[in-house]
Amino acid sequence: MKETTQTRESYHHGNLPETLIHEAAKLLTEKGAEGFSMREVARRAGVAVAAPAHHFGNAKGLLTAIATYGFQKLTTEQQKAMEMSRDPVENVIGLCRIYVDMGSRYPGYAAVMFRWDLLDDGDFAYSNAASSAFNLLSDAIAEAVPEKTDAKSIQRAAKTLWAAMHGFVVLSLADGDEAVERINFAVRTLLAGMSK
Amino acid sequence: MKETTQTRESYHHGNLPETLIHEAAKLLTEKGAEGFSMREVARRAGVAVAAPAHHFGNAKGLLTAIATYGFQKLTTEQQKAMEMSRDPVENVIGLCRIYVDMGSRYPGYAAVMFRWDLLDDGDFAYSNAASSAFNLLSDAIAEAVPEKTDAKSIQRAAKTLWAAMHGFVVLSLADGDEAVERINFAVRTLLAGMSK
DNA sequence: TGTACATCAGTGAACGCGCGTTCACTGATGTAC
DNA sequence: TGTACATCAGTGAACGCGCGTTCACTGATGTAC
Repeated sequence: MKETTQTRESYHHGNLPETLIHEAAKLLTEKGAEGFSMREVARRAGVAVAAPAHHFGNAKGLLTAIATYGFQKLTTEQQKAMEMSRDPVENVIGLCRIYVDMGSRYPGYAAVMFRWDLLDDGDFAYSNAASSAFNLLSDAIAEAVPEKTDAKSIQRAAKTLWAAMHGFVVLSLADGDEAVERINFAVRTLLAGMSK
Repeated sequence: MKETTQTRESYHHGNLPETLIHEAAKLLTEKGAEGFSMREVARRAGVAVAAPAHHFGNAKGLLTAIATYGFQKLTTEQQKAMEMSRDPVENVIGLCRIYVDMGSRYPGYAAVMFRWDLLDDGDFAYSNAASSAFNLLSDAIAEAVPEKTDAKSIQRAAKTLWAAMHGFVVLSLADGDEAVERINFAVRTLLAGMSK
């Protein structure tokens, strides 16, 4: 992403939408979703207060774009990790760790990715991006479990892990040395219970 | 809780703090944490705008009181359920279900119980109430697992379930017919994995 | 190569709003004597 | 039984603030001819 804090020399910005998303994510990182405002984003981007609305319609539109961007980032990283396929159980652990790491590495995106109250949750790009990430997880679980396992159990396992990882992030159990052990424990124990 | 919407006939309210908590919870139920405001709470309680601050200091104080109240409610219900002790695994499931049900039955309280950004998280009563509920869960897990199981695994299991239940609530996986199955699956599979 | 014009990005002033908190106050209560 | 007084609950007007959105606008770009 290009440098955006320098004073602009031309009237047109060049890449304002991307800059706005970037600055908004930084703002969300610093102040959380409650500290977010269109005006502050405009201020940080060095642009008139009305400029963000020009591109994103309103606050909801900008936040939805940010959340979508976050999910795309997540999916991309997860796919990259899956490519160098190892042990199927390790793959599930890997996906979960990437998910949890998002909360630490991109707290700005993570702060809104699931805040349906602040988003336009009917947005096509958004819901697409979100379900891609989830499907990646349930596919990986299917690979790590006895062949006879029924589809319903796989879905339930995926939802359990998805919820647990989300809980780790929200409940601040996602950082520190313990975090990795916690994730390993959750995944391994759950998969073991399914293979019993 | 007593009727509060009637017009007061005396200058003194009688039980304003409790009424404020009650009305605030209703407001949170309707509008969520973002829709909360001290002024609206005062309005609903039929009281001057400054009255809430008189009792709770500021918005953070009121929200913290609400969250504390919610945790006490949770702990009370959980203890009641534990008294008629049955199968240890069923006990763990029971605790989890009560936890998840809080989100449906008292969404107002649930909306702030973990919102540390909005609370005075150093508050003694609050952190006490919160850890009581958690300890209930880890104790129940210890009963449902082979005796040789080490304390660290029990803590990890408790945190995994705690996080998963929280995730169910936040990700709207807590309602509907499927909800009970999901909880049962999560608890049973995890405990099975630990007994392997 | 030059010019008219449509298009779009970004401006900046203004709107009306609801908010949290403060402050000097008044009404009611209950206790000491 | 009666009265003075301290205490506390709740008032209501006022403060200053930051917000989202609107709107007529101007600056820049690029394309058609």
